[in-house]
Amino acid sequence: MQIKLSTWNINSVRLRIDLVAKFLKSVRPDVLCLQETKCPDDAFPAKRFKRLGYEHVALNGQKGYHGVAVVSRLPLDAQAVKSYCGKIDCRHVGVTLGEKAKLRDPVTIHNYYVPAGGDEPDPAINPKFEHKLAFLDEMKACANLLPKRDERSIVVGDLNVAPLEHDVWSHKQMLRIVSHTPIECEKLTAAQQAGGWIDVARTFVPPSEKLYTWWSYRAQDWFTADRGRRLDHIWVSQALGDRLSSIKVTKDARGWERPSDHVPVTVTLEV
DNA sequence: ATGGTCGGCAACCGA
Repeated sequence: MQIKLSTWNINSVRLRIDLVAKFLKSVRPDVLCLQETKCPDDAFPAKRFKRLGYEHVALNGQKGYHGVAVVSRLPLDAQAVKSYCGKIDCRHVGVTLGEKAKLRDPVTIHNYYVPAGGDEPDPAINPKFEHKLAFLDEMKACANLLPKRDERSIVVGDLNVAPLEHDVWSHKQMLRIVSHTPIECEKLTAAQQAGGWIDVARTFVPPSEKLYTWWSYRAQDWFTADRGRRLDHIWVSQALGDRLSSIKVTKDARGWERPSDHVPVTVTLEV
């Protein structure tokens, strides 16, 4: 059985629900993981998703800031949320596809929204950057991100770090810019390596090639300047490493009317 | 080198 899984930082799910619908109608993922929903759970547009065929939802939202959600065409066997750094911020929700989705062996999906970290890349003077580093350290030690042998799991989300040289438009000019500083890249890579995670996009697009999922709102012409970053990631555990079919970055979505600054990333895999 | 734009929600905070 093949499943398609997408991740997208939507930057307000209520404002951009029509763009989400447009994406779902064209790509038809089985599961969509959203970040920055900026929406309390009781205000989540679940009815609209249901009409689009996504009847099953797992929510961890809050008013105004952050917030993550999973919407699925397949029924969910389980869902759970975890908080990080002792904060109430809604930055994780996990779901399991199993018997109800007619999977012989279950697959767990963790959807993350890592703190952006503010502007100043010094934890001593910028509490937001300190929070980001602590969050990455906590991810590395978290059982969610330490799959056991043969365990089938997937991590997706806006991880707010572009870890490789060609994950940014200019490695040299980005070294002191939050999202590409060495300490963040090391911490994200450490979390990835601790769990033996496979960076799906980089198995299809070689590390020597530029690949972005985010373009700033502040650029006068995002497309021509093309000063992007790869902030949105899909990792799979070793047990799923030989089951990957394709990856797709829906770059078009950055040019849609009133876009998010992030675009969807989709993996297709055999489960 | 600097400032540039969004969204939530009603003055700024977070990105």
